[in-house]
Amino acid sequence: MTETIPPRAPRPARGPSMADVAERAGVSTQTVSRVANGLTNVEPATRDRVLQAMQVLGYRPNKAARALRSGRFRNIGITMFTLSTYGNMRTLDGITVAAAAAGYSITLVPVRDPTQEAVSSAFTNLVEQAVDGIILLIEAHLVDNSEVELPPGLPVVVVDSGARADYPVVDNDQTEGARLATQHLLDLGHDTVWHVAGPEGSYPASRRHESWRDTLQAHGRAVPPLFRGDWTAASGHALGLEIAHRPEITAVFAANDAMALGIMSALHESGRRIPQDVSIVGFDDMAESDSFWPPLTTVHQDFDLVGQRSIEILLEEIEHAPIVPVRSIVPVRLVLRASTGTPPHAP
Amino acid sequence: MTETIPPRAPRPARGPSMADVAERAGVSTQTVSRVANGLTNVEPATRDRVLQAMQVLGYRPNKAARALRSGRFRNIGITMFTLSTYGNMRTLDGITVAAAAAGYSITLVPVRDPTQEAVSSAFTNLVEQAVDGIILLIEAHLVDNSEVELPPGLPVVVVDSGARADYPVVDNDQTEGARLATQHLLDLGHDTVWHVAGPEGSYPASRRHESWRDTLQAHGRAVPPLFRGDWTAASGHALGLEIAHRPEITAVFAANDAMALGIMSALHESGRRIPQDVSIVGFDDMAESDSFWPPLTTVHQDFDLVGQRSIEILLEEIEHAPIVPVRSIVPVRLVLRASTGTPPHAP
DNA sequence: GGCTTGCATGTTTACGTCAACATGCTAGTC
DNA sequence: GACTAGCATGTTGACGTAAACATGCAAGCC
Repeated sequence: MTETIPPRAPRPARGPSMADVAERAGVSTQTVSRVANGLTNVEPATRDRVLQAMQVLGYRPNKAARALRSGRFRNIGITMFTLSTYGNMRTLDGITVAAAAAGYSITLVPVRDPTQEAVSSAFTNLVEQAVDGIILLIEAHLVDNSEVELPPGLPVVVVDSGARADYPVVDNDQTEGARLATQHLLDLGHDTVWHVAGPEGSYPASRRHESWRDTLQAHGRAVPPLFRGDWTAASGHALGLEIAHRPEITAVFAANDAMALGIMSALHESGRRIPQDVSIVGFDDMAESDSFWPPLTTVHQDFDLVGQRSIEILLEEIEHAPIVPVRSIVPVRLVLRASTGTPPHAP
Repeated sequence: MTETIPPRAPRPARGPSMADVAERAGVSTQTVSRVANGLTNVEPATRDRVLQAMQVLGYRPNKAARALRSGRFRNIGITMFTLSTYGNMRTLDGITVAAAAAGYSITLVPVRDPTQEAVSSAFTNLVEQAVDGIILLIEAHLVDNSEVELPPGLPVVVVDSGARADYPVVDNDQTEGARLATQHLLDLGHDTVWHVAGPEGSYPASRRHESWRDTLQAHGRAVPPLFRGDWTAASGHALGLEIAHRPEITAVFAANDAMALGIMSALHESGRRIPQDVSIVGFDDMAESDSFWPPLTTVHQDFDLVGQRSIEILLEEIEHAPIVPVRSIVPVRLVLRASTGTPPHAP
């Protein structure tokens, strides 16, 4: 007697198809299709029969078949490094909401780390995804240098104004934000402003850095050496300890709120008062910045609008195809709170 | 003479298909398929010709056709309210990374707001997505009460231990976390511990609340009235102002770090010292908590592990089909920092 | 009554891929 | 030399849907 080992469940049955619904309702698949798509030229009685059959069988349309037929997926790919920075997270949130409102879904394609290799591998991955378009939330220069080319016909929007001119771009006004921050500190009477920048390869980091430098130069002020962080509060803290030891530093512009938080923490630890001894400005306006101690003066970015614009432009490209490399810069504004004040020896 | 208005580009040509590649390489589509799938039984010379043709034409496999053929999408749907809470964001991050490692992509299905109606509408949406399984990052009770049923055959994992027993569950150990926090404050010598809870409908919020209460009762301590926040730092700040006016409050357990931050900010404002006058414990261990002022004692959650476990269990269900409602509780640990200390009048 | 018109419904076909089966060539065996 | 085994490659068909085209019936018109 032979023991028959049951074959490892060869994949549970597929769901019911239009054919099943059609059979049960006694109509053709085409009529089912018409009901499923809400076309009007169906007898109410027939429609009801079909709807009931769908209900009973638990029919749900097969998206793959639909996509195959129509050539459209109604799905957008998003490539990004990490959700762990506030800006990325909030931008993704904005994009997701805007996409959902337009009836598109979102496929996340994570990039392990900000290296050329990881980006190329993500692109390879992306190319095989069922997407109608792509939003790149990664450092543009890595896009430009990637060996893997994005498929030519595929609509792309880049959220980083450092991108090659041939893609449409959406970004916050980094330059204006850094200018506002630096100017604000100068206006308070500080001789100059020190800067804690983001990591080297980052485009927003360099934009903020350049704009800070330009603003100082425009006012004929000394441009102090740069502090280089990596966006994290921990890096801000490490640099903050150094800042605390240098009494000549009275004004610091941090390239994001998390680093500003770390700096403030180091200053507290070292017994330096904010803003009496040192003034701090951040960048992002995180939901928590208002509850930092002291509440942080910072540059507010409208991430929801960035997400919304990105989707708008991408859908325009997808649905009407004229690939015009638009450049959409979203305005920022300075939010004044308690972390900034006049310098220690001001009149 | 008739002006012919060109019809609004009826959708640019589709990308090249296997047939195009086959034609160019002078082989059959099946051979192209074999090359595309890395099968070995192809003459090296033929393979090269096919690969070159793919290269030239910029061929990328059509996922919809593949999915249609195989009945699998290699895609997982994630339903969640908002990315704006630290826990959600980090869990999503963990899930995304784990899914990518397993060769699956992620489709986000946002839920506008935590109402029954929005959840039902998201489910309707979800049902039409091309997904092989679903991870629910929403309050379980809204799932249970939804009028829209999830399709019966579809594998589901819930990240919320309040879920119905018929779905597998992954969650942080909320109960143990709240116990650790409360116990720590009692051990320091505080008579009792006050609690700032999360919003009413939230399951993690009630778990933490109940465990705090149980721990106090187990030690025969008074259970003070509850403060009710909404997870945001702003709500913490508002409640913190009240706490600051009540000198009998010496120890506070906040249900998350953001609210703890808000509370501390209000205490600073009111001139109350932390931890000399009031001790605070949070929950989450945000990346920034170490840089709060003072650095926050809090309960660390391993969100990456939650994401990883969720994917593991879901893939097991998808690929091997035995739907066993597992319950996977991820351990937490207390991180001691500077926001807690002995009570004001301790010996 | 013979005709068109309009509308509900049915039939056919193609979308791109890949499993299953078919073919045909080469090399090895007696 | 006849036969077989093994392997590269080709052909067919099905997955579920929807556009395009076809059918067939009833109402309206002269």
